[in-house]
Amino acid sequence: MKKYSKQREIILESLKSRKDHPTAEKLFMDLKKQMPELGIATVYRNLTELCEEGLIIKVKSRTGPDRYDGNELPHIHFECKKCGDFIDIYLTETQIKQMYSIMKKLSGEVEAEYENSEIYLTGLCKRCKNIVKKVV
Amino acid sequence: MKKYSKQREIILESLKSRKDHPTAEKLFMDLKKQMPELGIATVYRNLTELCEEGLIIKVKSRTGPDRYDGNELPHIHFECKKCGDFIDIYLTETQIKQMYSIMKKLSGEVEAEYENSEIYLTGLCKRCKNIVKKVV
DNA sequence: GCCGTTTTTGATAATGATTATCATTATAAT
DNA sequence: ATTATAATGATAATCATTATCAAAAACGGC
Repeated sequence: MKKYSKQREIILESLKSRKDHPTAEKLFMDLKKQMPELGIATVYRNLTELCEEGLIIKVKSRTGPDRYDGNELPHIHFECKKCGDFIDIYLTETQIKQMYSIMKKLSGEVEAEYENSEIYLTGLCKRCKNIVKKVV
Repeated sequence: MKKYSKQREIILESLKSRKDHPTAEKLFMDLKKQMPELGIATVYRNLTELCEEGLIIKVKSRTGPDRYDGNELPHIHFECKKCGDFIDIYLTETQIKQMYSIMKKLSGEVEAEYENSEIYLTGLCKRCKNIVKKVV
């Protein structure tokens, strides 16, 4: 039977309250301040479990280690090719409907059971775009 | 100055001709048959370069090492949660237009310079779905 | 509260994928 | 052919993540 642990609670709470997309390492460093005895293995272990339970999602990065996201609102991710930052982009109702209908149709065609979709955008974020301008 | 190499040519050709999404390791194993002196570092090195040049794309997997794709037609990827297989899904003209317009709009809102989008679907592929049925 | 059972933890070893190093080989320009 | 530069392949190094396992924490019954 599943048992309570303070560590799991803190990990989930922290992830749900922050608006960035930390790596396991970053989350570990931050949480260690309020719980010095915390171990990195515990962080990885719980993040994996929380993903399996669908309470958080893992976001694969193109430029570094995996990131984790506790934001339950429907959104897609923009990853900056330069600084590696992730930005949440929220969809309107219309956009969600359009996407959903396309996905649904596609999954039917492929004869597979579609469960989840993730959309990634890549490019340069506002900050990095401006830096490029200055340098050039 | 960039110099020709037989290795790079073979890697690119091979990737363009096959319809799967091999890992660097798989590609290396296969190519070693026709070029026994090939080294794994050369494969990784060239795959990275070819990605930077935009001739192939890297596909991040949820269940294993990165995969590479030389298919230049616009398509999205379906990853099976069970067997880890990737399936290409082709979009119709209408679907591409819809997607593109949404992406464009979103990138404007986020004040970032949108360059690329990738859409991942996850779920169970036909084969794995049937296995589940049999077992249950 | 205490006891026995099961789960979780944290330290650390092990693994797996990818990247860095560097002497050797291949390519291209003169 | 000579020389300069880039690419290769073997392997060491790195980095993220997972596995191992003894100790600690949580639960259930008494």
